[in-house]
Amino acid sequence: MTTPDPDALLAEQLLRLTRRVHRIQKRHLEQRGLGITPAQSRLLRTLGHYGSPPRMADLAERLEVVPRAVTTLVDGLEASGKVRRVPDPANRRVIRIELTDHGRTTLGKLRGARLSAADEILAPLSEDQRRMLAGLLDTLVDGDGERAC
Amino acid sequence: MTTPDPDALLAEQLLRLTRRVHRIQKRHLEQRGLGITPAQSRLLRTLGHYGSPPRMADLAERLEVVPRAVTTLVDGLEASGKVRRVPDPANRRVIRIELTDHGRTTLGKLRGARLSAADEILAPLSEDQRRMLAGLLDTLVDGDGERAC
DNA sequence: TATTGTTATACTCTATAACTATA
DNA sequence: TATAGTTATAGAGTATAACAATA
Repeated sequence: MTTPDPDALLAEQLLRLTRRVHRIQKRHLEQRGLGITPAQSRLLRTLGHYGSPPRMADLAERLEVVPRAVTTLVDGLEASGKVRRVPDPANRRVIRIELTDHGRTTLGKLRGARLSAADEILAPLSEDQRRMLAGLLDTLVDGDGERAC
Repeated sequence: MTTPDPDALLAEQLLRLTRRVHRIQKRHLEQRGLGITPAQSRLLRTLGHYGSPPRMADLAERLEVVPRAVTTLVDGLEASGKVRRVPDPANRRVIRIELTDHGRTTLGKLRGARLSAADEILAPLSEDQRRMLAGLLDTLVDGDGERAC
């Protein structure tokens, strides 16, 4: 009666891990006092991967959320001066999102938070195990719709 | 500049996978039309693990949420007749949560949703890889505060 | 007519704080 | 005074739908 199926159990563990990752990430972000939420942090990181400022629609697709969700995130990041909305001269419907200097600085500090969070999450695993896990996650995540950066 | 650190990258992939798991789980629950949210589903499953009806406080601890969060979940499940609040005769402050017959039936159907969701998530992995992943997740999840059922 | 982003709205999940009723 | 659960409230995250401006 208690999840005898290995795959269901595996999914169960994945969900438990999921909650743990969220909790730890949130705590580490709060501890750094960067004034940034996990979703905003994700958008900022995504922004760092682009060579030139992406459109709202690009971000929505990359983040796998509806465009409306990006609006809220960019609102928050713009209010705290970490990104800038820039109109696209070539197409006046389009808005491009740029990292500000402050945003770039924050991104750097974020990296520290991310590393310490990763460290806490992965603490029980050896180097070899981490490598193995990375390989499996690669297969899992890239097997679906998301593209690499 | 693009997450050169393997651990940070690993945590990143974990987060991406996390969102995917959530999305897939939500979709499968909706497709089954069980009228149940992911968090309610989790509470129901947790309930299935107990030999005798737990208190609200027990559930809160097991689910790693504050007691207030359990109230809302039980409200929803009770409104749709899947669980029952039963006063504890030994301590009138305590409320024990029981699965109803309908709740038990739902739990059974939930299993199907969980299996198909697990299948979709794990599709890119071979049997061996799934076993390996299960072992790594075991280490990760049990390495922390959460107890096994 | 299709695309881009927005305003308006709503729902899930979870948290803190203050309260009630026990013990 | 401490415990168990609740009401009240808030905020993060994300969704759908209707709309404005532009193409």
